[in-house]
Amino acid sequence: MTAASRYRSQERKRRIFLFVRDRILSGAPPTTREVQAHFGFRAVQSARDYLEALVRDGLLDKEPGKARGYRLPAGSTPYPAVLVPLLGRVQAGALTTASEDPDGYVPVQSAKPRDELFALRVRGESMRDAAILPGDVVIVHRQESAASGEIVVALVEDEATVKRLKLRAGRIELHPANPAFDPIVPDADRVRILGKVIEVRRYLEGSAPVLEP
Amino acid sequence: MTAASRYRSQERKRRIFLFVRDRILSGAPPTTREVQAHFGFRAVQSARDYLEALVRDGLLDKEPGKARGYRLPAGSTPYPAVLVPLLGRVQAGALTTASEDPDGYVPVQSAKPRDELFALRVRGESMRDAAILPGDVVIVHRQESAASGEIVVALVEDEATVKRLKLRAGRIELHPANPAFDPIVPDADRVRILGKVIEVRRYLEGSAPVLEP
DNA sequence: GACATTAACAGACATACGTCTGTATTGTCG
DNA sequence: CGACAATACAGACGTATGTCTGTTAATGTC
Repeated sequence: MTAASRYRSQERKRRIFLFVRDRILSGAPPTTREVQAHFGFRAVQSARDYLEALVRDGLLDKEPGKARGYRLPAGSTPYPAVLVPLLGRVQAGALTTASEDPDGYVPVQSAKPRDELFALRVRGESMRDAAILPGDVVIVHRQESAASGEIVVALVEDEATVKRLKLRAGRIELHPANPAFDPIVPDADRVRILGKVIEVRRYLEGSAPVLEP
Repeated sequence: MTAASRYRSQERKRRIFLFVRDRILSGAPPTTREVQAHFGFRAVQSARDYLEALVRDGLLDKEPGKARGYRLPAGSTPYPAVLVPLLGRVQAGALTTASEDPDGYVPVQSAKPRDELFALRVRGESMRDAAILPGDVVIVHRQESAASGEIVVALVEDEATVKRLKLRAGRIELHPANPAFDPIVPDADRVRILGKVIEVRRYLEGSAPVLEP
C-alpha cells in the first residue's frame, strides 16, 4: 500500500467520523447501511470496518447488537456539547421532576454526566460583586456538599438561591456578594445544598437558551 | 371512563413524551420496546399506542419503518449548538488566520452562522463593573460597526480589547466599566471594531472549553 | 341492556439492521 | 516469488425492532 493511498484512507476515516458525529448530533446515529450508502461502499462490511476502526481509536462508542448503536464517547471526547435543562424556578425537593419540565436547554461542555447538571436563571442582585447579575444563567453540578468559598445553589425555605458557601464551626453560612444583603445562617435542617456553580453565563443579545414547546 | 383516569392517562402520555425527549437528547431515540420496559407495559403495542398519539399531537416526529424512528420535530430546538473557535489573543487584522488556530472550541446556540462568531478570553479588569472579569470568555458576533452603548471587541494599537462603545459626534469612544481606567478615544484610523459581544461566560470549575481532537 | 370508546394486552409477522464467514485485489517486505 | 496485512466486496444469517390483527376489560352513552 502506498503512502498516498494510506493517507487517502485516513482521510476517508475522518470523513466517516465527521458524518457519524453530525448524524448523532442532529437526531439519531446512522445505521451501518446508511454509512455504506453515503460513502458509496458496495458492501455493508466496508462501512462496518471503518466504524469498528473508529471505535478502536476511541472516537466512537458502541452498544453491540443494538440498532443505531454508535455513540459519542462521554468522557474521552467532551467535544459534543450536552444539552442541560434550564430551570426557571426550583422549589422544595422537586429537582428531579423539575428537570423533566425545563424552560429550555443550554449547551454545556463538561466531563460531568448530563444528568448531574442543570442550569438556573439567577434572580436578584445579591451576587453582584461576584459578577453575577440578575438574569444570568448559572450551570450547576448537582452535589450535596461543597467546599467553603465555593458558589453554590442552596434551597432555603423552599426557595433556591445562589450564594457563596462558608463553612464555619460545622455550620453552613450563605454569603451574598453585595453589601446591601446580609449573610444567611440557617438552621442545618432548613437548608439543603443542591449543587455547585461551575459556570456563569450572560446572554446579551441574539443568543438565548432554547425554549421548549 | 372516569375523568380521573383520563387525567391519569394524559399524565402518563406526558411522562412518556418527556422520557423520549430525554433519550433523544442524550444520544439516540428509544425503541418501542424500551419505552414498554421503562413504563412497565406488558405489550409492545401499548407503548406504541402512546407514541403514535404523541406523533398525532405533533409532539414527536417519526420515520416510519426505521429503527428508533422517533424524532423531535424541527422547530423544537430553534438553533443547533455550533462550536465556535476560542481565540487566546487577537492581533492586528489577523482575525481570519487566528480562527484557524484556536485555543479550543466553545458550544454556542445562535441564529448566526458559525463563521460569523468567535470567542475571546478577556484580559484585565477594565470591564469589572459590567460584571466581566479577567479570564471570562466572551462570545462575539463579527461586525464592523455597532450601536452606541453596546459592548464590543475593538482592535486598538494591534491589540484586541473589550469595551463599551459610545458614538459621540461621529467619533468612536471605547469606555471601560471601571473608574480606575480612562476612556479610549482613538483616531478613527487606529481603531477597528471586530464585533459585538453577545454573551459572557465564566468557567469556575469542571467545565472548560475543550480542544478539538 | 345494546353499543361505542378507550386502555391495555397477546402474539404473530415483516423488515431493518447488526454480525459473521469467506474471497478478491493490491501493496509491502524479506 | 511468497507471506502478510489492509481494503473492499459478496452474501448469508440472526436478532432487534417496527407493524399488524385480534382480544379483553372497564367505562360511558343511549
